[in-house]
Amino acid sequence: MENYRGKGDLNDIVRASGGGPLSCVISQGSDTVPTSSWQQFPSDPLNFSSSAMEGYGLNAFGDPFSSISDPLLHELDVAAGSTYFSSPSSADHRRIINNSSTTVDDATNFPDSTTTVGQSKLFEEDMRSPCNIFSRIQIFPVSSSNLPLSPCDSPIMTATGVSLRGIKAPAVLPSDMINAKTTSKHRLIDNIGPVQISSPRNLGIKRRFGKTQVKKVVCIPAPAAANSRSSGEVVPSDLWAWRKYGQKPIKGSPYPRGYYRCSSSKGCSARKQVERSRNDPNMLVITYTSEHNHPWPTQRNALAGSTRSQPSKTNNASSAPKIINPKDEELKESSNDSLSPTNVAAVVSSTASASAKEESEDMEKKLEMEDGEFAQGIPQNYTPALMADSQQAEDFFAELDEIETDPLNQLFPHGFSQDEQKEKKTTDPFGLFGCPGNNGASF
DNA sequence: CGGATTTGACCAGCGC
DNA sequence: GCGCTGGTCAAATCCG
Repeated sequence: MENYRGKGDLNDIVRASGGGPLSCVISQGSDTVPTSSWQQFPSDPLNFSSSAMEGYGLNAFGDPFSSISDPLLHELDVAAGSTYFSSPSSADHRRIINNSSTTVDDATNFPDSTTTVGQSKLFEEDMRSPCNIFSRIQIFPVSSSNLPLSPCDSPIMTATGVSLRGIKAPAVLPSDMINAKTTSKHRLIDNIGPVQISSPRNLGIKRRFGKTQVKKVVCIPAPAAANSRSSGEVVPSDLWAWRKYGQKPIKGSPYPRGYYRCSSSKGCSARKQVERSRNDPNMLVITYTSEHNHPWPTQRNALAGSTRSQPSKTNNASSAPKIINPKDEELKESSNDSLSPTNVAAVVSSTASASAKEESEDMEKKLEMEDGEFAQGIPQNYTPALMADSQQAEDFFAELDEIETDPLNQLFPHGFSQDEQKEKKTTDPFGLFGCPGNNGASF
């Protein structure tokens, strides 16, 4: 128990406050899903607030932000200004990306001393796509064999990622960097810094479930201990109610792994594992397996089994959307157990289904499309879930009806009613999630 | 009192 | 076959 410091809570959602950096890696995939993309983004590890998780959509894994525009881009654009996102030349950015994607043997691509520069450039490139929340996330296939190597342990994260306390520009790396099959990925990792080689033992999940599991790994900064029951462990919260059903010490890691099961609905097979990154104890690695078989709860308080780790104080200061100034981060540490809307670091959408090989293929196609779109700086199929314009929202959901497999269908299985839309608006008083110009399809 | 957490035991897959 | 390890179960305990 004493070394159990890896309790956390967060679906595929990874958010960062507008004021701070947050390293986030979201992995998705299976042994049969070699394609995906990953990105990184800044966030505020100190301002994770559960309240922020409320009222937003979820993807198949429970990601309420999977299709929501990134408030941070907007927010950071204003708050951070040129401090972190200025500078770069697109050429440099592309060079970095290209180098990274084509060959990562050259560790100099991500030398620690130049990492920040690269990040800034990368992020700046990413900023061209307004409200591109996905610009801050990393998505890559996670096979049973590589899962153990938590994204947080990855030097990529460390090198291009974000420091926990300081703001670093996020890095946006091309999908093929990850797509480059495991070999490429590992090469990348191997050449960037100390790497923990995953143990073959970690095929556990695969064997446990009898077949390839589509999993998603989310790496988030561990909020300061504030809302755990007795250990003072951090439990980032999200829309779903999770019930801890086990904890195991993990070999090779000083931190135990917590096992959580969705308690939002009986029979829901959604599970997640939460553990601390071995390399960076400040980071939580959350692995999601299986998916929710029920609509995401619109009101966490309505959940029958909200985790105890969700203090009611969530609705206090953190519930009110508020732009967090990076300088205020430290002051927020005492209440970082909840996620305020503006603290959202990133959103990751992914249709993960344990039985969906077809989905995997479909997703692969999507990702390929997105790669191209991101390359243009404008994700055409990226659609903010929360639209300021109701008409846009209607159109948007009209489209959703046509996309059965779209994660958003699970995010908003009932669509947005007027009230719901209204509610969304109220949760986004600053219009951070409104994304004019981005009316494309969902992610 | 209901629900969540803790924690030791049990089970199953994999490597040797 | 055995041991190791990860994942899950379930009783005890805690908390609001």
